[in-house]
Amino acid sequence: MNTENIKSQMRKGILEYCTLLILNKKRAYVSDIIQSLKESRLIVVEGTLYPLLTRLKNAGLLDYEWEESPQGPPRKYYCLTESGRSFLNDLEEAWDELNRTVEHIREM
Amino acid sequence: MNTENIKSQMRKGILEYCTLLILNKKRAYVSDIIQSLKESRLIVVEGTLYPLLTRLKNAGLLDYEWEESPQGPPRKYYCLTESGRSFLNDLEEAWDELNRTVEHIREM
DNA sequence: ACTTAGTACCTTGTATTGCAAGGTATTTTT
DNA sequence: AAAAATACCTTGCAATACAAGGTACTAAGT
Repeated sequence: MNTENIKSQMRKGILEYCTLLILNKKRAYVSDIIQSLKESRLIVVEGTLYPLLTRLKNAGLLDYEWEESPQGPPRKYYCLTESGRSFLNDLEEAWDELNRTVEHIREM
Repeated sequence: MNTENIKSQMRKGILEYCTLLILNKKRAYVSDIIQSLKESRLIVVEGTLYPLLTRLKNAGLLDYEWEESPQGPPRKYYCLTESGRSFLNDLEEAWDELNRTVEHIREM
């Protein structure tokens, strides 16, 4: 049991939240998203993100459009649906609540 | 896909952290821990906590002592080892880092 | 025309782990 | 003795991050 393992565990819970946050700012395709997460020091690989995006799409929280790339194969640009924006609000709520929980336990 | 599901996902990552935080304050047995978590609005059931404590024990982060109960069967009181305290520091670090990550993405 | 490199998409198999449900054992109360 | 209360623990399931590997399209070099 090492620290990396636990950090990974912690990341799990917020990956969907962060992905939706990014897509709420502007539409993006997988490499964009990974890049944005990386800039915030949240390291994620493709194999994680593709199934995640598919899940969110199937849940009606995301939509996508194909678009030609200046170089290479076409890209799949994802964006939030109305339902996705509403869901994101719930997640904001949940995250803040979780923060209060940790604060509370720390100060107990 | 409902909000409860996601909240549960978010909780996953911090449950070990919160458990160690509680045991860092004072030794406790399962019911104590569940009670403390509950007061901070982190709902956890026995079936989650027993395996978790066993994992942490096997990793050398926790130790326990049996103690007679004033009522009912004896209790297993857990406490942090030296290694556990050091690990908890790492987790504090990881949690704060994660918070900065979310902050960063929110403000992007 | 063919090969290579780069970019993009996606899937499969594994490991972890929270939870529902159910089981066992001890003590106290009826 | 039986029932209730309190503790402990395990089994089976579902969700999901990640490693690894696969497919397909475009552009550039030969």
